[in-house]
Amino acid sequence: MSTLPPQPSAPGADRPARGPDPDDPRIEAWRAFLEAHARVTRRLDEELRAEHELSLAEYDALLQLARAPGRRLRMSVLADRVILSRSGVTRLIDRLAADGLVGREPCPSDARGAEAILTPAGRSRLAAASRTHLRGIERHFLTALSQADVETIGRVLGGVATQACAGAVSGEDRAASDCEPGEPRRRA
Amino acid sequence: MSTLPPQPSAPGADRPARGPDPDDPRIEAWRAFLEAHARVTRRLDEELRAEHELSLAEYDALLQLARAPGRRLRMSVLADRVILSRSGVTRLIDRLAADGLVGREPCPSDARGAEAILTPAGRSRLAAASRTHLRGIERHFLTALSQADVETIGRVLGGVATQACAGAVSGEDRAASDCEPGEPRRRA
DNA sequence: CAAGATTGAACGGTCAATCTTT
DNA sequence: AAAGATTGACCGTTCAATCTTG
Repeated sequence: MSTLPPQPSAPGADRPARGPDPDDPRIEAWRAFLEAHARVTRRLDEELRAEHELSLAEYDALLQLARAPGRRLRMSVLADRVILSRSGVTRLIDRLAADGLVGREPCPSDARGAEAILTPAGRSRLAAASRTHLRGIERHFLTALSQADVETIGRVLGGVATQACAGAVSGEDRAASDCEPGEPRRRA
Repeated sequence: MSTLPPQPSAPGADRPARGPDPDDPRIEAWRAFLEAHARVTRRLDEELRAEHELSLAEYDALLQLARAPGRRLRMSVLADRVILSRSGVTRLIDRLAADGLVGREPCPSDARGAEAILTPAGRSRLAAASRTHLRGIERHFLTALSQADVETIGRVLGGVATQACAGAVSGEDRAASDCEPGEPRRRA
């Protein structure tokens, strides 16, 4: 393959610019968001693995279980909360169960279903890991933000999540409150 | 025993970083950030794949190449920009090259290095995909945000990214400017 | 048949080892 | 020896197919 015709490289000079402009500051906000996420989660994941042999996803699953009434959750509900596919969550629970951090039980009210239950070992592992994790969020995410910034982000990105959720290909999550009366969902 | 260690989580907690409370609104901001990212990127990736057979990472790589002077970039520089490991980028470029969207050339000034070069086919694929992508960012991310929110996010998350970068385990990456005098990095 | 969960295959990424060039 | 890129082995996730139960 030969290279392109010379096409002098004045940056930004030959942009097609149909539709939204790629250099729009609004788009840059999106890119800043993306990059911040990539860098911060990478750090948090590293720290969790190094200090507690837990991935961020595993930590998150333990946390969701800890918060659920009875410390148990149906697989599909858990999948929705940690934002993973069903099979993803099956395998995640496989790993955690192999470490004794969760147990599996058939759902009493619907024999098709299964529940994941946090074990005492899981609780204490979570408690230990949460110190690392919260410290990491503080250090890598929150310190760069003023109180007002944090407030804005919390308020505004909650809306973004639901916005992106509505109209998604895979339908609504009308799960929950089948096995458990359960807490209302956080945001969605 | 309802939740983890019983914390008297008094609302209106604006106390500075200390023993972090899991129910702290500051932590909730982090969780909103995480969830928004997961949902939005999933949508964008789906749309790009469905309409242009391109993953988000592939799109990003094409975009970085298109913006670079000469539409070419050293592998390691590209890895830094798309936030992937070196081997990750090698494989990404393998895929794009198999589709004829990029080419590979040895770096003229340093025979150890390789450069990825955007082909004409890559350019037009990118141009087509960018319509989908920018539309998606608009729909799934920006619409939920006021102009002021967008500004806040852009300003503030740029800081977060560099914050998380500084002090990372793997040292500084001041690569670049060996083969190409190059454009200044966007967004440190 | 529809829905919940699991399994097998494949994908996309990382880490550690390797090869080449400086 | 150090640095850039690639390769091999492996890991975590998704998709499609399957099994089971409502």
